[in-house]
Amino acid sequence: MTTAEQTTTAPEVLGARVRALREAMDLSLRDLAERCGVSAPMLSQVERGETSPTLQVAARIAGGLDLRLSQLLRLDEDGAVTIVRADERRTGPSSVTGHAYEILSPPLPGQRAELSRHTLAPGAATGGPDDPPVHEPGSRETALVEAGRVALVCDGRRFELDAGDCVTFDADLPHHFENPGDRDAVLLAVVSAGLRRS
Amino acid sequence: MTTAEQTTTAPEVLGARVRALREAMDLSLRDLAERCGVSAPMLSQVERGETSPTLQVAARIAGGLDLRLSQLLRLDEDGAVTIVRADERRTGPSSVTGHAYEILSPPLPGQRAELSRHTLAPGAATGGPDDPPVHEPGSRETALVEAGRVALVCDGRRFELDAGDCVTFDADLPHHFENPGDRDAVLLAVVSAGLRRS
DNA sequence: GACGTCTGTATGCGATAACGTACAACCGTA
DNA sequence: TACGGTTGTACGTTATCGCATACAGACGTC
Repeated sequence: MTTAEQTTTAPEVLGARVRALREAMDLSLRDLAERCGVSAPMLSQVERGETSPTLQVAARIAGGLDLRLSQLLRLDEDGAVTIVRADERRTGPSSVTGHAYEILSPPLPGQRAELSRHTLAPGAATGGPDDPPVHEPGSRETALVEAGRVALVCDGRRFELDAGDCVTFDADLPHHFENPGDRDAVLLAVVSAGLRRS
Repeated sequence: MTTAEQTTTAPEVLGARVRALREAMDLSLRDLAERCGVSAPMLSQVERGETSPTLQVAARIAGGLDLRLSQLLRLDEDGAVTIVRADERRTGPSSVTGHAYEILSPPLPGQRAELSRHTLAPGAATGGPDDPPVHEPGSRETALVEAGRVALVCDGRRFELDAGDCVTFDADLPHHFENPGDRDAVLLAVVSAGLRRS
């Protein structure tokens, strides 16, 4: 009831982040104001944490920085995510389902990037019982199609990928890969966990 | 440059998402108001898209739904998935030195893992002017030898790697790769950023 | 030194976000 | 038909967001 002290986004941190990004792009307040349609004084106040912008203007500010608002916010939410890797991914094939994979990176605790190679038979898909379709909050996945064709289904949307294509997505959304082709597909996946607090 | 077409975040969609999440958790407006510290009428207005909440209250609403604000917003953004096609890669042309590489992952700030493929001619080494031998503090690097033989020199120590070997090390130590063999070596590298400090 | 131009910030006012209260509609019970 | 108990929403007030304008300081030019 006491409004669980929800580790909410610290809005005052966002200001520093905006300022850093703006200066990294070598933009003045007025330049950014021009780009995003928010007045320069408003930007100044936001950057100094003197006001909490509405989602509207926050989204416009993010847009002026060539970012999605969620991407902008995530930059400062990283530290709050803790890693719990109780059941680490097993190695070895699950040939019954047509999906085999091997974990390439060392199974060290605290590892931030896990590298694995998956082989999908025609018509097969990832996401078996041992391969959960959702990873821990804050994690990202980068996948490179090494051979064949692959379809990524992420949060209900479908993306077709050819050999050589690389895709990055939020791994804490429900997702899986399918092989719509008629030959084996090989997929290299990097799952980067949410950063833990130092 | 591929990446997303920058559509402005539609804040009015967020309301429907909030309502759906709230109802999925079987919470009334007052229940959620209690959880997140936002008044029920305010929640109603947000859900109906009649107002654009400030980041403060938006973050509190997300918290009441057991989400981070970036996660809540991401549900209605297309930015969750970014594809780099095979012909859209950023390449690092250092063919003169016998070291060529291409960055496979999208060039998004806030990206935690950067995936790159390096090709080393016999006798060549990484560490050119565009490829600094030291990454930011706290970063880790995972490298997979795809073809040929490679030697990793990290902090003065030397490690021999054959095709198929995978190594993980602290990328904030001075390091580079060499190709001691007589044929091209191919190296897949994942640099995972360290905790950011601003 | 005076000038034009750039930087970021303080000021005043209109618009609106956010609150507390009060209301209408729906449901199970008596 | 009443009656508490819900539900979500309309009202009126206060706090504040967000704008246009105006300002102080830094830099380079004449």
